[in-house]
Amino acid sequence: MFDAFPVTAPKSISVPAGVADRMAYGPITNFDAGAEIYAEGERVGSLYQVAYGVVRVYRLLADGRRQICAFHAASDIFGFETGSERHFFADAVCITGLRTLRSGSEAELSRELLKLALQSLDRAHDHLLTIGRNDAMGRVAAFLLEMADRQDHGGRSVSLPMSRLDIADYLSLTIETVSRVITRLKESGVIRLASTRQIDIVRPDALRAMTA
Amino acid sequence: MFDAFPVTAPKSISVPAGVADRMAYGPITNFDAGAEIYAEGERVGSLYQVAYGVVRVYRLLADGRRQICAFHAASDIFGFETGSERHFFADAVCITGLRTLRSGSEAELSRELLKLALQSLDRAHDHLLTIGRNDAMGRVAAFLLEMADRQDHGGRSVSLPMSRLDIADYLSLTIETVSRVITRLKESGVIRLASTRQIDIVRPDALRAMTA
DNA sequence: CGACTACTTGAAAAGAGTCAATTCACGTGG
DNA sequence: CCACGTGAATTGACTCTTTTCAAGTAGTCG
Repeated sequence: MFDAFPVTAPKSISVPAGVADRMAYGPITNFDAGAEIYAEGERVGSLYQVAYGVVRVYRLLADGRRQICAFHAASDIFGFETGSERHFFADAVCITGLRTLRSGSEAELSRELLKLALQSLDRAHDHLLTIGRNDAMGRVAAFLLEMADRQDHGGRSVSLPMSRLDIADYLSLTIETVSRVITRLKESGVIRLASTRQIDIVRPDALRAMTA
Repeated sequence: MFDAFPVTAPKSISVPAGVADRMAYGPITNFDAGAEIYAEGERVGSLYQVAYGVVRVYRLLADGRRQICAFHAASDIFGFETGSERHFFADAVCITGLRTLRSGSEAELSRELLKLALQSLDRAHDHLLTIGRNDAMGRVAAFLLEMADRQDHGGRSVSLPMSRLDIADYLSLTIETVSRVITRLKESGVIRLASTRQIDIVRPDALRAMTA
């Protein structure tokens, strides 16, 4: 399976210091691959923390196209919203477990939530740069590096729980382009494919050189 | 000049309820067009509120390319950072006045800062969608609508304090493409150019139909 | 009036998208 | 255990949009 992004709850969940401690959170809720976590228009309830698995957060356009804003893996906290209604969809990429974070006493948590919100903001800006200033090759390279970075096998081996379509929708590309880029990276010896969803990064530096 | 984005301090500055009230802020500092407000790598000091004028916040790439993340106009608050160092550049698009917000007592402000940070996050996600899911025409259309929305002359007349290059760097396009799209919009009667920087939106609905 | 910069326009090239056809991987049932 | 069916991924040929490179025009400020 996908051992890089844990699919079973680890003994201890690494948590941004101080946050989850002060939150009363319940047991882990399990989601099958593709299961909806929340949908646009729903009333905002709480925040979530990924225990295991991967979540995609996205918007859907009128014509059915999809823009994935973020992938969240174990220990990530997501679900921030400005208003009282959800502006995004979230669902499980693979089998996934979530903890619901209900803030016991909202006020004293804002400081830490602020920190988390700013982290999300940071990631959003990085993503903007990835899409705005990279060609197809650069975007896929950035994506692989991001994934490798978030699952530290010494940074060499990357497992992709998400489909090529998910990747394409995250990078604002088409499946075909993602596939062709991966083939080119493979043929140039920069990466190696153990299987379609399991990639070895042979020359990380080469990937880095392709990104803006 | 640019009467839509006020270039002189208005009598009363509209502020997200409760925030600026509780912040001790000093007098207005003035910046010439192009003047640097802060640079990447600088130590994070405080937040800023635009009194008049327009600010661009951007990143610079190794090869000199630029990605503008946001434009900020009167009453906008900007300058959020995750760490203690600036990750962006900010400078004045035109002659601009800023108030520095120094938080008197950090803790009790987090709640309101959180709200502001989440607004920034929202905008970043919108921007991501604009760039990720629109062609050149759609991006420019979205840009004009955004600008019109933020300076309400009944939504018909838009003044652009920023250059075509600024617009291009904001939308991840080239100057030439921005120019060509504007020409096409003009020729199809969707907009009218009072001058290069002053645009009348003749058919807002047509613009809306072009965006994702 | 002249010089500088901003903006516009044109032609050619490059990159990604689209449409269509295989190939591959995997789970199911014979 | 193997054949088959299904959905995912890859590959190919072609089109279209945007970039690139190169002039040219318009505004503006001294």
